[in-house]
Amino acid sequence: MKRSKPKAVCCSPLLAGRLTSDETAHLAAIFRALGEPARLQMLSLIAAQPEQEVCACELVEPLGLSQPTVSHHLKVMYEAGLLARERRGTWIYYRILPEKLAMLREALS
Amino acid sequence: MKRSKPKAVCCSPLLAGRLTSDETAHLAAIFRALGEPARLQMLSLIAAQPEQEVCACELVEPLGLSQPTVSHHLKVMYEAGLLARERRGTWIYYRILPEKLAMLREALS
DNA sequence: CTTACATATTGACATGTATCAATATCGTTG
DNA sequence: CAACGATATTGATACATGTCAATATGTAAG
Repeated sequence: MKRSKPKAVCCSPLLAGRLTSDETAHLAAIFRALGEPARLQMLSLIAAQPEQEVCACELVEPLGLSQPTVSHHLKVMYEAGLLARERRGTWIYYRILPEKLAMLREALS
Repeated sequence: MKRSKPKAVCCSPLLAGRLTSDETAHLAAIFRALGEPARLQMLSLIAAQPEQEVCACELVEPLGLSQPTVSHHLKVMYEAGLLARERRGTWIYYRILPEKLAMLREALS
């Protein structure tokens, strides 16, 4: 039972020629995760923290969204590879993965 | 009758602190335009042309989509400011606006 | 084990959108 | 003006998704 592929797709620069179907699917999924104002708010809010991370509970009030909705958005970004999560006791902390943003900048060149 | 605003929103780096509501709405609209495999295919296809542009008709066959669907995707990217359009006779040529991509790279920093 | 709190999941609903066939619009050419 | 080809718009349909209330799960503390 082999894994389908080591998931090395992604990131040829968009302007450097035609992308494969895998590349466009992968890139589009990430851009779609960024295509929501609430999620961009979350990212900028995380980046604004001195520790560069927030626990999920700290996002509910400033965003004015319900806890399930916040949880949903965090999941979307986590699955897109934009966020890392770490459990510390009862709380779960999220932080931005700067490598992923760098990868996107690369793809947009 | 004043215009609502000169549309100077956008582009503070995402990681530099909290974004305004206008900024996230504007940025999200652009990312949403990129969040579709077919549209990324179009961009890479345009970039692959020696002239850095295509007429709309040239996209239908390689993408395997209907003409109305291609027209729809082009409109989405045009309205997001990613593409420029120029009519030459019967044909309409689209090209990528590299400034917009540069702006996005900036926003992702 | 039970209570309390943080987070995730489920279900329901409304809205958005990708797609195509059919049709309309627009330029060019006769 | 009429005919033709390229592009855009409309209408219909299927599917995706943002949102919340209700509920489940998970962890720490008594």
